[in-house]
Amino acid sequence: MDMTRKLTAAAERLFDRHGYMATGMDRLTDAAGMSSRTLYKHAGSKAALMARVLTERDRRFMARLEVRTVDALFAALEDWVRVEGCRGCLFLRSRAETGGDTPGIAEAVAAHKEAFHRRVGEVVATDLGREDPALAEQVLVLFEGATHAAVYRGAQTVSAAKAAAAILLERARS
Amino acid sequence: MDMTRKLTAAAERLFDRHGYMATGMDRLTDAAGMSSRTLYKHAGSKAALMARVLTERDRRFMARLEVRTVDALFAALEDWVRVEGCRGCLFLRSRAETGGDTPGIAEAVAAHKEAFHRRVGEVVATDLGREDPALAEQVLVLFEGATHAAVYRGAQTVSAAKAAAAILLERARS
DNA sequence: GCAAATGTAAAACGTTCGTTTTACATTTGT
DNA sequence: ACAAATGTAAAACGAACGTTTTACATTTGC
Repeated sequence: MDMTRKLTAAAERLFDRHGYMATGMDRLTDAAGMSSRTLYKHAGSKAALMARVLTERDRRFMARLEVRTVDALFAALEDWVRVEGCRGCLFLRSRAETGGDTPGIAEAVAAHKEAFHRRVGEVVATDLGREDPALAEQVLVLFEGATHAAVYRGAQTVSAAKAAAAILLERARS
Repeated sequence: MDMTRKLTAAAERLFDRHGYMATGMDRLTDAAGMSSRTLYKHAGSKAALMARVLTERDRRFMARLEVRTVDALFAALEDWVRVEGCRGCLFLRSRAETGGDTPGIAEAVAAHKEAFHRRVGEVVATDLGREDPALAEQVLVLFEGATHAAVYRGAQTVSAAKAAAAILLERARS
């Protein structure tokens, strides 16, 4: 059973595929297979549900980025888009849809992006043997770019980003 | 006066800042300074208004990308974010918000992204002196990445992308 | 100078929204 | 075994949605 997990999973799927605003509560109750009363007991509100979806997604996404090389970073993204598809970044999309002024959501997005930025910096430092914030920023841009370009160009953008990152890294090494 | 232009401009501003779904028609009539009857005479429907906003934005955006070097491409993006701010790509956001199944909108997005892809290929070819689809894809990824990373990292992502693109181009030349 | 066109203001349309409530069935811990 | 907890089904809530309509004022072209 575990209604909470079932609800969160169903909500993530619907929010990701159709958008936060466009997804009504009745569609959520249907997909989660529960009454609206149970949904509200577990979720509190639609915004709180979205915030919990984002927190859960952050956990799942960041777990995949526990790597030691920039190459593995993009390999992890290749896996991710193979499993989850190419619909852009749910965090940025949530923030944009809510104008950035829905407390729980804006904070979940900020926390995720900060953690993501820190992780990229760590991976670049580990791979290169020293800190290089400028290179890390470039790798972050490539990662974000691959994620969003993949929406209309397909998963090939991830390999393009991976190859570009390899060149930048090689140059930073010599 | 020119109600149509005033409406389109007001709509672009509101859709961009608060999202398509979250922007109600009364907020649009207020911002455009016209009655709902006049709005519907000029726009037809909310979705048609969004489609027209996107078509108009495509015109304005692509006009800025009439350049001959990759460096100028990113300089144009720097100008754009300075004028328009960093809220991600309105085209991708519109598509995501509507699940990709609102006819006029999905087509405007597809047309824009196809034109954008073609333009990047042309600029790379002009700058390099020959076609290089793989490099063009990387430049496109950097452009898209700078646009979206700027939402939380600020406009500095555009200079990071510009520097990265210069390295990739230099390498492709030798 | 008078129709046609174009505008406003505001009410009303039916629908759908997120959320709460009522009434009742089933499980569960002690 | 019995009370508390947890679930369902479904109606109801007021508010807001996108859109249309009614009634009237102003401009505009011939």
